[in-house]
Amino acid sequence: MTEKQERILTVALELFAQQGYAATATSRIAREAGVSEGLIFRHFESKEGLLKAILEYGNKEVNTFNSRLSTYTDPRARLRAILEAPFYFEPQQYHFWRLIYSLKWQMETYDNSMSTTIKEALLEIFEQLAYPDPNAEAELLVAIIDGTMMAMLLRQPENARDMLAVLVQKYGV
Amino acid sequence: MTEKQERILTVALELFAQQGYAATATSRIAREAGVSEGLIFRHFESKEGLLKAILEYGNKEVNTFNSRLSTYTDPRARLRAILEAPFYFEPQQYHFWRLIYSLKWQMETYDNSMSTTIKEALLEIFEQLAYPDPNAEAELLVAIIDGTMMAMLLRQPENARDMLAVLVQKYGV
DNA sequence: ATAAAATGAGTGATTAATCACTTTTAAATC
DNA sequence: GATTTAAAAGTGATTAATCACTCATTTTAT
Repeated sequence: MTEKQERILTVALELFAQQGYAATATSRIAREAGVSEGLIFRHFESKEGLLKAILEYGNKEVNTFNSRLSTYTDPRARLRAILEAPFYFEPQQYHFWRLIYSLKWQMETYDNSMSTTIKEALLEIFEQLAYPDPNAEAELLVAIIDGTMMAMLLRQPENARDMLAVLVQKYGV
Repeated sequence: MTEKQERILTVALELFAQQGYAATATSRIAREAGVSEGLIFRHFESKEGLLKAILEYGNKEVNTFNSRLSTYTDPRARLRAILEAPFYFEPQQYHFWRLIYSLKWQMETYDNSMSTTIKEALLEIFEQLAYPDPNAEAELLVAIIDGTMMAMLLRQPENARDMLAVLVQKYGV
C-alpha cells in the first residue's frame, strides 16, 4: 500500500461520507489527495472499485468488534457490550460509519451482513434471557442501535452518556 | 397544478427516493414522466427547485400529523400516538419518508425542523410523567423512532406489530 | 536497466440548464 | 356565440460544463 494509495482511500472515504458517493467526483478526490486522477483508476480500476476497497478496509474493524463480542459468555454482559457500542465507536471510524449508513438508502448491494449478524446475536441473547418475544425484541433493538448510530453520526448529542444510562437501565444490564 | 406538473413531481419523488437525489438525472425524470426535459425547468426552475417543491408538498402531511398530536391532552395517550406513528404511516407516503431519511445524510440544509418538533413534544411528555432524566429519555426516543423508521423503510419486518407491542409495553402506555 | 508508480492531456458520454419555437388554454372583445 | 388575443404550457434541439475513464509518456525506486 503506497502512501498515495492511502491518501486516495482516506480522502475518498471522507468525501463519500460527507457528500455521498454519487455526488463525489473522482477529479475532486484526486485534487484533494494531491494525486493525478489517472492514479485512482490505476490502483482501484473504477470509482466503484474504490468504494469497494474502502468498504473492505473498514469491514476489518467491524469483524474485530464482532469477534470481541463472542468472548463474553454471560448474555447480560454481551447485551451490555452491544448497547455500548454505538456510544463508543472510535472517532477515526466516524467517516466509515457515515458512509455505511448513507449507502443503506441507495445501493442495497453492499452491507446487510452486518445487520443480520447482530440480529442473530441478539436473538440468541434474548432467548437465553427468556424474554417472551425474543424475535420482536431483537428486531426492535437492531432498530434502536441504528437510531442511536444516526443520532451519534448526525446530531452528536451532548447527553450521549445519559442516553446510554437510560438504555442500560431499561434493559437491566 | 397541471397533470404533467403532478407527473413530474410523482416520478421525481419516486426516483429521488429509490436512487438518491444526486444519482437521478433530470433526463430520466422527464423520460419516465413522459414530458420534455425543458418542462421540468419551466415549472421548477432547477433540479434543486424540483426537490424543494417535493419537500414542501410532503411537509403538509407532516404538519397534519403534528397538529393531530396536540389534540391528545393525556401525556400517556400522546406518547402512545408517537410510538405508533412509524408503524402506521400511509403507504403512499413511503417514497416521501425514504427521501427525507436519505437526505439526512447529505444536504443538512433541509429537514431538521421535524426532529426538533418531536423532541420538544417528547421532552414535555416525559417531564409531565416525572421521568428522572426527561432530556435523555426524549433524545433516546427520537433515536428509537428514527431507527424504527429505518427498519420499516429499508427492511419492512414482518413482525412489525410485535415490535410495537414490545415498545408499548416498555413505556407502559 | 527495468518494472512499477505516477502523470495530465484527452476521450466520448452525460449532465443540468437554456433557447427559440409551437401548441393549448381561457378570458376578453365583438 | 364566434373571433381575437395574450399568457401559460409544452417541446426538443442545443449549450457549456462535468463526468468516469484511457493512454502515451515521464518519473521514481530497486
